[in-house]
Amino acid sequence: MSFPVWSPWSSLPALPRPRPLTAAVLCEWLDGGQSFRWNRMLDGVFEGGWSTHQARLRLAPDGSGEVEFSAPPHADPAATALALRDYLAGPSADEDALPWRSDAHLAACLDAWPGLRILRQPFGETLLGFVCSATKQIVQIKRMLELLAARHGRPVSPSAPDGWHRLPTWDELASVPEPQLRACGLGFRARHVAGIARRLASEPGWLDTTELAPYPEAKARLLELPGVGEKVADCVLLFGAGRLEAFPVDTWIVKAMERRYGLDGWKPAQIAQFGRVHFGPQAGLAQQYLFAFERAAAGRR
DNA sequence: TACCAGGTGGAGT
DNA sequence: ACTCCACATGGT
Repeated sequence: MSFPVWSPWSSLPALPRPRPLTAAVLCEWLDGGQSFRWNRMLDGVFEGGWSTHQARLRLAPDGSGEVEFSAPPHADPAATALALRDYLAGPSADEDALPWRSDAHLAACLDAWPGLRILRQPFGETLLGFVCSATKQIVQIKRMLELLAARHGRPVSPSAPDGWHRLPTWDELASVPEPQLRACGLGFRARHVAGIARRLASEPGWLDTTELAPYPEAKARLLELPGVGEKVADCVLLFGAGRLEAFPVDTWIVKAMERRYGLDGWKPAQIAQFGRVHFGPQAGLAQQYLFAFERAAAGRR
């Protein structure tokens, strides 16, 4: 079954979220630094994808706060809807269990971004994205991944080679010479990507085993990879494996801890320890609220 | 021009 | 264990 054009807009059923969802929170879901493959089109429509999936998303124009999707040509809308539900629903989380009652700033973050959530992205793609993320602005990370997909990733629809390309798999990356990675704007990250690709090619199953391992073991394994430190490992486990206990500490979180919690001069490792203790088993969810709040306060890059 | 960007790894104290 | 700083690239 195939369709010549994008499918009609249709509501996404059974998606946990607040009512009504706001455009700002939808934007933060898709383009808030978790995934780097969604772009805002005209009229508040987001277009993007993950793995072999591509979709458009928007807020229902009737103001109901529903999320609507459209599937691309040659895709089955029902299958797209099912995949979108898992992707957007993410790991099961409970905002009310965060310590907002005793943390006024966290309460303000929850109020400012009602319904913010952690996506459930493919593990390997998340690893690629965050290895590329080191000392880059989000818009630049998106451009690197766009080039990698266009040049080295397979088109989702073989009959439309100029259409959407998925990101290259790690197996595919293993056969891309490092200079070609640099040509996608990766800079010094090209060496890391090439090194990881070699490692994964030499150990089939290593990535799947890592994804399924308990958090401490999974993190220790990721830290073996070149270009993967504490922050990237936690991003991969939070956004690519649903591990809500992961608490990535980037420059924004350092700023948030200085400005909102008085932790001036604290180093990332200390902040990570504080975060795990203070925010508890869903520290990663709290982290995403702090991240969104701080970036918005700085005036949206 | 200098500084910063969802950092990491290696060298030198 | 902690502190510096090179690492590529592009934007402000």
